[in-house]
Amino acid sequence: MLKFLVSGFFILEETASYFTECRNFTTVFHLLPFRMSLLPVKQLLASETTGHTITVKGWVRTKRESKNAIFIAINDGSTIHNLQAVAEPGQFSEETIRLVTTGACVAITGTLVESMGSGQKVEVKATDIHLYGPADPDKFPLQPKKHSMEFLREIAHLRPRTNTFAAVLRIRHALAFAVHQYFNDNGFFYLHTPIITASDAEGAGEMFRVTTLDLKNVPFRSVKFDDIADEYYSKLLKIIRENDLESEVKNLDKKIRKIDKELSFEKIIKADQGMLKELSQNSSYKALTTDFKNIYKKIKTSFFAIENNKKGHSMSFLPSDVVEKITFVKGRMRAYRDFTKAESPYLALSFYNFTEIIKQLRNSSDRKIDFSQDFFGRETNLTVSGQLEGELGALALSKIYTFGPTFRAENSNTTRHLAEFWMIEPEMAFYELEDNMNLAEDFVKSVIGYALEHCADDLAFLQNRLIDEEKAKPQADRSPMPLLEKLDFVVKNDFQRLTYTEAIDILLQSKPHKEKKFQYPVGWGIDLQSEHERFLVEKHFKKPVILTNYPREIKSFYMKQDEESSAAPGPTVRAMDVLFPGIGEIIGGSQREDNYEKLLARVEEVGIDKKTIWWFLETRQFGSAPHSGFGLGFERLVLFVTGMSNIRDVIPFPRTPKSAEF
RNA sequence: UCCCGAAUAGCUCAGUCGGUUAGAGCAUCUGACUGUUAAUCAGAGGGUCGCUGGUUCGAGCCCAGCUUCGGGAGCCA
Repeated sequence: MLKFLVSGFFILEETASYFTECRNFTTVFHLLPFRMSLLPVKQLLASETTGHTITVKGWVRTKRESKNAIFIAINDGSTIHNLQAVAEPGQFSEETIRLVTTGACVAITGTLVESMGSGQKVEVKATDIHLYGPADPDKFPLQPKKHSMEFLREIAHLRPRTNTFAAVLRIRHALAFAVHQYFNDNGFFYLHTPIITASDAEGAGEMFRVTTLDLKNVPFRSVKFDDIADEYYSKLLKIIRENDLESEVKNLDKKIRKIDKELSFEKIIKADQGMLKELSQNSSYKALTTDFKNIYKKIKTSFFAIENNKKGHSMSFLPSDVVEKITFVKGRMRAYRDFTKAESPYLALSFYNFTEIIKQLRNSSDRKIDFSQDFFGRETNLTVSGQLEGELGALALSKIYTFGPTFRAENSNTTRHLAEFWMIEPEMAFYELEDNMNLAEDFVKSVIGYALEHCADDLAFLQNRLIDEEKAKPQADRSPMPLLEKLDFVVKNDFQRLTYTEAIDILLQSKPHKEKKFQYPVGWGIDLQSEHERFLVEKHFKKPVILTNYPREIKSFYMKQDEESSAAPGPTVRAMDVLFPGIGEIIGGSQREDNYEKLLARVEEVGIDKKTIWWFLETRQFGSAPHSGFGLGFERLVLFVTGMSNIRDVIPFPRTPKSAEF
């Protein structure tokens, strides 16, 4: 480790001897390859010799004045501990001492001496105080006391100066470093996948649009009406067919054509209120309207029937092409209604004269933005995942990982979600699901172990903070283990591995299920709700759990399809989710589908336009290989290691809906 | 986005049944004391009770809407 760090540097003679002197320090980040007289607090506190002159620079945490001495606690963020500077009353001007207040930035020069008081080994006997920047005590919001996390979030520009946040940020750094070290040591290459991407094929979530178009003057594309009409019309026809409404619609169509001869479409569209009234009294139109309403109702009912049948609150269990159709038609219905301000008879016409409707909509709500004039000449977004590109890397370099920012424009308001977060995504050729699990487990244990080894002081501080905080809570809500013990437990014990099917069996036989304590139903084919995951992890196994082989229908298109077997009641894929106590899903991954035909079939099944991911599909046509990978939410890892309870407090400047102040 | 809850001094929070001048601890300032550890003790200053409207003789308290925040759910990492 030491060797590794230093090997890349040219070491001067004096630095080298200095290096030897500092060998016994627990971390080496303060060892600089150049001469620097300024030493960080961390290093000063660890000094084994005293009596020499030093300068300490940092921010004042507290100042305590007494008759014979003035004590100034200084922190520079290099460690959780403060260095105490001591001055004699009268030694410095009253003005200087007055301005040394909590939050002020100072440079204090003096002799490093053994402390006369208890509580610290060494302290600085000040001979000079230089004030870099005062902090008006009437206005400086941080006080030497506990602040609520909510308050500190409002002053995110100052909160790194608190013990808690500085500790979290140092641990965050250590974990980030450990991530790179782990992969580097294990032969992985760090691949930079794009942050701006045109691909939304994965459908991982809502995306942030990237554009240089002038929002006040967005260019619109001259629409090829026939193309769009054909597209919409064919989709609509599909729905009608699938719901056995063909004959009824044909009938309606005939009627509309007949009436259309009497009244032109243009006339209807341009109709004013009086005209509308007249029309609605027209007997043929009344009949038409009734017919239309019936069909409309049937279509609507069949959509809602499908929707209401679902067990969760999303349509995710449905094949995505069906979801798309439902959304599409519902959207159309709404648009026409808004457009015409009435459900009939214009709505009826929408079934018949689709092209005309499109024409009208072009000038209202349905214009297409001309992205060919945008910076990249196409629609682009911020990445929601580097996985697809990561696979391309793995199918050349064998083992790669990405570690970078990821963006989701989801309206998520929870303690586990951010709009901007950092994700680690390794991708390995020739790894099957089992290897993938082994890597995930070893990786997580390794980086947690690194933090335990290198952040002992910070972790101990956070542990005490947690214990303090939990004193106010009832016994049942307290953590079963202190922080350090919990981390140690995770590092030393195997994760529990089981299949989705086995998990469902356990849940079906569980006490809460039998006593109907679960809010959501349990059953094969239904996605697990967080209450179910929490039961498995926190109550049943009491350790991290890896769930595998989920039903195909609730997972992504790119996952490797399992051979049919009697082990599960339906088709499954080689997915794996790692669940952690307190934070839920920390890792989601899978073996990837490497069979071209199977992947293509799945792409078409879920309704992805294969033209948009032709490059992804080609990797399965040329030298396809079994491969696997996973995604790990870095902030969730930091959350777990620090024991913090809100993800907004483990990233310096959190990005969440309605919040991007700093 | 949905459900629940909250908003009172710089910070954390009390505020009874709707009733006279809205309180405490910490922080700040002043003084005392002290090799102090988030020091201690005494005193002082500090308030548009989130915003808008309503009910009432009278609203911090009741009602409606809005805003922001917190917890839970969904989406996921």
